[in-house]
Amino acid sequence: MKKVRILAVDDHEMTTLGYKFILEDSDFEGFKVQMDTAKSYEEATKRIEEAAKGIPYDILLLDIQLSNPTDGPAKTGEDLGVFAREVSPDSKIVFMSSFSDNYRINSIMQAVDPEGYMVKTEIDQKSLQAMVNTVLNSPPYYTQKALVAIRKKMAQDISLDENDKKILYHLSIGTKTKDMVKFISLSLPGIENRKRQLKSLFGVEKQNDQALITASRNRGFI
Amino acid sequence: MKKVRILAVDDHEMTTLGYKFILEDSDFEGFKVQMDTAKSYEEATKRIEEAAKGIPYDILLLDIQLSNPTDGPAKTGEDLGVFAREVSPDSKIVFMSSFSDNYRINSIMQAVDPEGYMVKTEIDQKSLQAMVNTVLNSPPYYTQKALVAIRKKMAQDISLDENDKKILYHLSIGTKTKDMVKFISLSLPGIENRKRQLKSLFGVEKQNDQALITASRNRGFI
DNA sequence: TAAAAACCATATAAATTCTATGGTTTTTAT
DNA sequence: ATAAAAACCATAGAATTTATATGGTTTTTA
Repeated sequence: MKKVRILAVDDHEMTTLGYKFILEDSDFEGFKVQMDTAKSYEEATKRIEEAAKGIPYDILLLDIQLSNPTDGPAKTGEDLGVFAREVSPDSKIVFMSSFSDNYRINSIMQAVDPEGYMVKTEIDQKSLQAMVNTVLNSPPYYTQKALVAIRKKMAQDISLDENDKKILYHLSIGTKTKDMVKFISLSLPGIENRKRQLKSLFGVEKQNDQALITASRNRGFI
Repeated sequence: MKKVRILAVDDHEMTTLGYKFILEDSDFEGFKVQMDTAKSYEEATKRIEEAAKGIPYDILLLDIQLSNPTDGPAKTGEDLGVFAREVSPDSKIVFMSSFSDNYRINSIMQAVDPEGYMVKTEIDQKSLQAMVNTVLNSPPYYTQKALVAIRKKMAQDISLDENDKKILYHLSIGTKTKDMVKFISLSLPGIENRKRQLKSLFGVEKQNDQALITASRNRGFI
């Protein structure tokens, strides 16, 4: 019988083992699943590269949060996804994430455009099996919470440029406005002015930054 | 038993009758479906308005193509959706469309933000029932072909302004460049210049309009 | 093979957005 | 409570972008 090879990457071994037991024991039409696992960015890149030289993985299941043994720049599952698209373009990529926030999903949809996105609280035996079938036959597969974020994004036409997005992001992580000049190539009044414009755009004129953050979150930007 | 009231709008009576027979005969958990039908924009608005005065419809199933008996400006299902959001904000709206093209789906997602979108070739008994349950309990519900268009849109960051979109739209329906000045508030060289920019943006420099149309379609703009 | 449309280039005008600067108000920490 | 920090606001001028007007060349179409 045909074999579908899957690599599951998660720094919690229990999680990948769960996927492995469920999917290797499942009855699919016309194939069996054989699953490898990896616990770190480094291990995962190695396996993906190795496989790509011969028969690439059919599916990659990637967690977003990954522990980083080396002390270089922290690598996330998103980076792993970008890497995998490069070296193993025929593999389907599915994110298995604890995050259902808009910022994360938007970012991953743009950087990786995965064949699937599952929010972990929504994963069970049935949805895992459905995901494998859908991803192989007619992607994409998104769980309900991912769809909600995606819908929010689609419903709204406002397009922000890179600087706007950076400002909102830094606001959301608590960066002080006067410190943003270090990260954004604009003058301080330039940043202030854009914040004013954003507030006006979101209908929270004359309010403080918290109102802007809330509005941005509601609209799916952060 | 609780009743879920649905209005199905389609100018082909057979279609709405199909929905009616399937859903009124289905066993749902905790409710029964009762379906009304309408064949035109006018009939639909009347029914929606009427119902909204008392108990609004729980779900509206809207076709996009509607025949127009009166000879005023042609009204589409999209217009009907916008109208329904206005007068019956608690009703869930689901589009049942023959169109799976990106332009249509994008446009409807922005103008109406429906709780569901089904491409007609993908509708069957099972998906109809799933749609009703999902839309009532945890929207949204999109069929696979709709998801493909949505994914395409999400994956790409290029943001075009209104004029760009109008130019692409008019190109796609065959409007001559020199005639576009009638529809777009730009000078002819302005339009030409934007077309050049779009071609460059999509990587089809020095090619003709057909290449630009193809590229736009691939990227989900038209 | 004319005529029409598309395409291109450039000078100038208009609009937008930035910076620099200096001030006022609000928030924060002691 | 109050001093310091940060946020907020306004304006003049510089820089950038994008539009128009105009006139020409190439390609498409009837």
